[in-house]
Amino acid sequence: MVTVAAGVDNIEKTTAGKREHAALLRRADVVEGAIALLDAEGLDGLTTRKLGASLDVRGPALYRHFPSKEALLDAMADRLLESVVAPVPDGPWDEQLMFLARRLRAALLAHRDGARVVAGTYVAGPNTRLLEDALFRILEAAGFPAEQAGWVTLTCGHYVLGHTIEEQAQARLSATGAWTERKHDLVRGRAESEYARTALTSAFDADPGERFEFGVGLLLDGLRRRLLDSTAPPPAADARTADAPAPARDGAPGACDDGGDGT
Amino acid sequence: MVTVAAGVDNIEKTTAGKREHAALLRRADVVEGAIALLDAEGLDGLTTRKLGASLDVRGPALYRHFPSKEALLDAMADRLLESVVAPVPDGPWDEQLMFLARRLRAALLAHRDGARVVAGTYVAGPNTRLLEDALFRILEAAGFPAEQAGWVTLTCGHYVLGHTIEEQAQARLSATGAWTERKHDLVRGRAESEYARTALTSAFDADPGERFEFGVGLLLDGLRRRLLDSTAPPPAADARTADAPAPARDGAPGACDDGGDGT
DNA sequence: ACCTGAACACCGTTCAAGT
DNA sequence: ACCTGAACACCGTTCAAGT
Repeated sequence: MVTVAAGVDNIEKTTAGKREHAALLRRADVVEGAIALLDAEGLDGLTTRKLGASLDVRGPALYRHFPSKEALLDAMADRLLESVVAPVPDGPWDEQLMFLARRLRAALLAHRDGARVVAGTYVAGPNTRLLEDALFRILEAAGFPAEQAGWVTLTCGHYVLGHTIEEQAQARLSATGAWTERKHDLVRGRAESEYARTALTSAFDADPGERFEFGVGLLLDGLRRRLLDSTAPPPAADARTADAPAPARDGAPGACDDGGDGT
Repeated sequence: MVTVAAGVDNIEKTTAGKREHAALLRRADVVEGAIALLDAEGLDGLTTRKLGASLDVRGPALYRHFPSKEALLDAMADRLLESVVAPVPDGPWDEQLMFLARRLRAALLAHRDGARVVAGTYVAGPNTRLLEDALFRILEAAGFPAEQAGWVTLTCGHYVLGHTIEEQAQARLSATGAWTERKHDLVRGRAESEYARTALTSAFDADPGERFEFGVGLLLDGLRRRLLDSTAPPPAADARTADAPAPARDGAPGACDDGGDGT
């Protein structure tokens, strides 16, 4: 048999659901393929060998575009935020913040394990930057001092991330069928407290989206209060009640002289 | 200062990091050794082979006590919460919540990658349960309806988790020396906006502990408002202003009939 | 009853060699 | 210039066999 004929045969047979062979693999294709593989296999199933195969290439070829798998994950993280940076409709600042929070959650939920992919990486990609810019514009227009804006965006971002990580963890357990059992474990043996049982079932049976609205709503309440306090006329004498346990140092937070770097 | 529940340290062992050979490896020893190895190597360096070696045993021996590495990680997650369940001092409910939030953060930060270990697992261990009980007691005494208590604890928990995950991610980058470079990337090219530059540097140079207080403070503001609204006398006629974009359905959240699942 | 040795089916990454 | 083949140093997990 002739070797040329055999080679052609092999190429034709192996192109089922894969890329047209050898179109000079580009960086963006790798990221796109990685996200597709993420949806198919999950973060734990995302390997360089499988990703290579899905792009009709061998694993080591990926190292032409990324120095390590971690660098690829960073690029994926920024790519996942792409849909968040579309223009935000006009409106009150708190509605705009809620709007962006919803969009961020939706973007993280749009792909399997999306929250975990974004979580570790201190992303510095273009979409991350655009999202920050949008948030800062909203906060500046609202009247927040610049010294507080970064604190606000980090707080909101951390909440959204924590919520979606747990939401997708529950989704992962549900897919395995282990969720109903785990939920049963969490509520079992709570006979001593009607309050605890009601609290747990009410939380676990609720729509995650509604719980998310509740959580962001709490943060927005706090932000509205901060804004009112700072724009209010100077309080007369002793208006400073000992009502709150001093969550922050009264005014806008400033840079501290020491970068604490605990173990 | 946080009263750390010490005294759980094994008295007999702790030679040069390894156990005295062959003392019939117990389940608790495995968890303890795993956490020690976590501190030494990080979550990615925590392997069954290394853990076995640190316990003077071969890797497969661990499967006598845990059906999988994931089950071991679940046990570790609950173990990490051990120091959180000590009694909470008397005081106003919001100070007690802040106290528990601080203790949870401290517990997660106490071991390398602690937040990531706890994040994925929907823990159902004894310490998790005790922590929930403590939170429910505080919320019940404060006057929160049982239907809302689970929502509140989840919201606070998600924020603490998101914050500490990012805090430890930054610590990981700092250890590699990549943090200063990454921080530079994040602030670079922001010449067009003084506001953005101030916001970013003010956030990244700040003490993470102070940013944490700020974030929990926002949540507590929202909770105080919810509590005042629900215990206030019925509003006269049209007191319901269109001030907020309806973050939650007015009263206590209940199970909803539809699970919205936008793309 | 408790643990080991050896094996299975994988990983991320490197690098000389091919085309 | 771009990719492969083969290899290195690992993984989690299984299971017959040892003691």
